[in-house]
Amino acid sequence: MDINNVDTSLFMPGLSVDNVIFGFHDNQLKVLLLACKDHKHWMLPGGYILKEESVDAAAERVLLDRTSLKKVYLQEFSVFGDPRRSRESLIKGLMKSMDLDTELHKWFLQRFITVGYYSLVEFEKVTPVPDPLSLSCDWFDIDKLPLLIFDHKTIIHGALTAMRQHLNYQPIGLNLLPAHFPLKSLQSIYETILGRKLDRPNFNRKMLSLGVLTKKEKLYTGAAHKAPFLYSFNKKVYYRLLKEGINEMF
Amino acid sequence: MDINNVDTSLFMPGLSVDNVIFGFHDNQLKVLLLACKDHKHWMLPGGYILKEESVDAAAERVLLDRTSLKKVYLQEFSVFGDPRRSRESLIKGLMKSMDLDTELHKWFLQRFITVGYYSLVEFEKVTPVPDPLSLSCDWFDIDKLPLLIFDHKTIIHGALTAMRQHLNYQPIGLNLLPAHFPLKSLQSIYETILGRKLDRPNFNRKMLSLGVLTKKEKLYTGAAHKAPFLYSFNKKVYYRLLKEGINEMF
DNA sequence: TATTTATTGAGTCAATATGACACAATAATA
DNA sequence: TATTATTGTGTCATATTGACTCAATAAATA
Repeated sequence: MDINNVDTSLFMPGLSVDNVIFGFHDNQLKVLLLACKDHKHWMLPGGYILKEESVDAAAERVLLDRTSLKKVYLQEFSVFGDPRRSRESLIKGLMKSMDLDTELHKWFLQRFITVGYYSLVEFEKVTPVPDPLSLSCDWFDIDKLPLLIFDHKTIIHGALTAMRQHLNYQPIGLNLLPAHFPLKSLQSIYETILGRKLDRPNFNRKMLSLGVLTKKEKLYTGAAHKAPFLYSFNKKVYYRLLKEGINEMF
Repeated sequence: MDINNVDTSLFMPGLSVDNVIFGFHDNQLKVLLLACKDHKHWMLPGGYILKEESVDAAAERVLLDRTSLKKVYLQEFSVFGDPRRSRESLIKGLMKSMDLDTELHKWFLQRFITVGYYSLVEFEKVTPVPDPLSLSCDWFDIDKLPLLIFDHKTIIHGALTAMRQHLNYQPIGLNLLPAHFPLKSLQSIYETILGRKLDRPNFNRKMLSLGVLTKKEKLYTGAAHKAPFLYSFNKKVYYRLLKEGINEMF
């Protein structure tokens, strides 16, 4: 699909959504990024808001277009509204590489205020799809990010900070992990988001005490050590905890 | 100031900020609202974003204009992006009462996506100032809200929910309480936000254990019972807790 | 002036949770 | 068969929580 066929008059001007899509693979938290056509920068999957579309729906559409996934955890976390955020000098080379007609050129030179979302998806279920603005779509380790356009590094950092806070009163892992998983995988997710190591026995005790995990008969196999039990989330309890919160101060 | 003198071309189209300004008085959490010119509805203090102004700065400006206060706690908490949120039927009577010229009429008929902020201010320090769209500006008890326009009731509810979550990892009370206050006032704030009663001795123990309160020599006086000690916040500790979080899960 | 009332400051105590460990069990590999 | 890495389970001292008690006291009232 050619960018120049996009009719920008369908969108709300000056507004966009950007989606920090997290996946988990090889015991690592990963982010889905798009390669810009200048072969230098990467960017977050994002898009514009149709004139009769809700902002949340636009974010869902972006997620669907890049991952073909629906009904995963999608959470708005912050607005990025600095007037200079999308008008850094680097945009010039970028714009040249996109080969835009006059109208689209003007569209991209606007000031954009963007609404940041993060979503948690099951890595294995995703076949990344690039958008018309990009060359490719790939996963990156959260601590090995490439060069990013605009304030997209800040947005990713903001998503992590938001998750770190949400961890204190919400369960995490559903949608990010496969249906059955060893507890160590869940611990790795917590450790990545919190940015520090946790004590395994204490982590397990705490998680199991929430009553959100169901122990499975099957055993994971393949490595040179004792095989761990697999667990799955009890969705009913999971959604109750999401709604009611855990670890309340009072 | 006449509304019709406002030059709407100075603003980002389709975007606004709304600010849920909380105050605390008579042991009650209160919200600052503006009376619409139709003499029927009330609304949140809000405004538009200047073309070269950050969204945060617009929210600060709204707060400054209505309360003459700067540097208080101001937190973005959610975006309200439903395409029909500002175009309910009730707007017609409202628009008539505003006596707008053609250009402004069009401006108000736009779809608006609004960024919700909440702020915590010291009730006694505020002299509410109405804006050009409103007749007056007044405080309302959080549980005795008047009829509100659009989705403003949802926005207030969202601010409360956000605060309820923030309570679990952030201190609260600075900017909302006077410099010296009895512990019971702080407890009332927590109880209002959480929507339930707390045990006094346990609340005091928990609060004092955070090390954020300094006991003062002075005693509060006036009521027919033992006089309580007054406390003040240790700002250094307060800001550290705001940044680092309290009550972490791990 | 003595008594009553409301509310505070301080504390108890059992139950529960947390942080920091120890150690045997076991799946593949050497 | 021994080695290695990692798991399941458990211990234990300490800290925190929830549900209480009760004497102290400022003003109102009798």
